[in-house]
Amino acid sequence: MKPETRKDEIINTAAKLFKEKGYSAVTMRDLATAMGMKAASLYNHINSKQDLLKAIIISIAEEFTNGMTTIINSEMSNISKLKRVVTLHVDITANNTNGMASLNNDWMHLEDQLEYYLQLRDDYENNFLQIIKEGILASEIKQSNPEVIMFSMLSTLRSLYLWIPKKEDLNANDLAQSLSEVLIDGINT
Amino acid sequence: MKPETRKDEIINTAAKLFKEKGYSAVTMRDLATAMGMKAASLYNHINSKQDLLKAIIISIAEEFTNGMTTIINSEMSNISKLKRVVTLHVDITANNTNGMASLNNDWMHLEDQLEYYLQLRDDYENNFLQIIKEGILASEIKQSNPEVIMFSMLSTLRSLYLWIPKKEDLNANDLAQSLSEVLIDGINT
DNA sequence: TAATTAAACTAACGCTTGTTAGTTTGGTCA
DNA sequence: TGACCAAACTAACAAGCGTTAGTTTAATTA
Repeated sequence: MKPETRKDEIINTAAKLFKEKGYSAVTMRDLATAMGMKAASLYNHINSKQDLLKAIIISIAEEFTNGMTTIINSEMSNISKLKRVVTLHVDITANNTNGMASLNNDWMHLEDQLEYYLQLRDDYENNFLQIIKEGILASEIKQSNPEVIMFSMLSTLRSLYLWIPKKEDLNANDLAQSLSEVLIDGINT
Repeated sequence: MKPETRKDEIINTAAKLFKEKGYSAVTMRDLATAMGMKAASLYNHINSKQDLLKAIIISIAEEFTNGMTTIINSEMSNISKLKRVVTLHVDITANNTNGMASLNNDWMHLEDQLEYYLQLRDDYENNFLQIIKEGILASEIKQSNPEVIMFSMLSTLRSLYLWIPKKEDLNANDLAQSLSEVLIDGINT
């Protein structure tokens, strides 16, 4: 654990405020107040408001991409891969709930990085769908509309950021386990 | 079908813009441009930007409340009630996807009506949870964490506004049917 | 002690925001 | 024709926005 720099503190505080009110509704003066300083002082550490959003969203998006790549390239059943996807979401979300809120709700306010973000998201969803389709072909998964299955799973996983902070008693492993039961074993053959 | 008033047109256009960029990022000048007029002219028809948000969100929230009340008071199995809840979401969302986006993402920008909205949402979730708990007691539903089940279902249903516009080929009945299979029959005994 | 540096500050900028006031336009009806 | 009215307009406002420039403070290092 390397110590948190002042810049990191600002990014994390920004993520918390973005979660509460959304990127556009948070002003640099709001952020400064939350940090106990004046707005102008923020610029000793950061370049712009837009850079904060980029720092929050892109790093998480790349975590998902890397995790998915590992899963896709692994040798296991498609059901096991889906369980790994559930764990991936639970783990990333549990350790950055505020950032996940920005990723879900404020990605459209990315400017320079918008195209890159959309590319990552698109690839991710295609990989996800591929696992489901192969699972159906291999008779591991019920013969049902693959896009409906992905939509349902992904909706739930993307909403985790809202739920995990309210249920601190559940640890990440237990939660991933419960979710897998509801989401995956439910669609199992 | 009563004819759409100019005010209704403005509200619907606002909902569309709010869906794309969020309430805070949409300016009255954006809205005016989309309507083909000047910002000041909007105020011949509406009172304030805030009133637009209220008009969009509260009416939908009350639709959900009314629908849930009917379901709760009906005489049917708990599984059937859950299927009715799925249909309720599909129907309301299918016929106002833009408004659903605001309800999901911009409710926190309600001012005077925030408390009322939160009350409706809280009651709705309590009723939802109650159906699941009674379904478990009656052995209609797997013995699993009721809150995880609700969270999973509700996450999916709340994300419908994103998905329905992309799948116009599916009609509401087919979609509700597919979703019920994935969401409910999956957790059936 | 003197020099350096990270991190705060004050003051201000040009621009955008939601909104108000008063005016003009063009169609409807007595 | 003349009165009326819905619905647009122009012009402007005070407040708030992100950001820059230059300065002060207090602790660390040479």
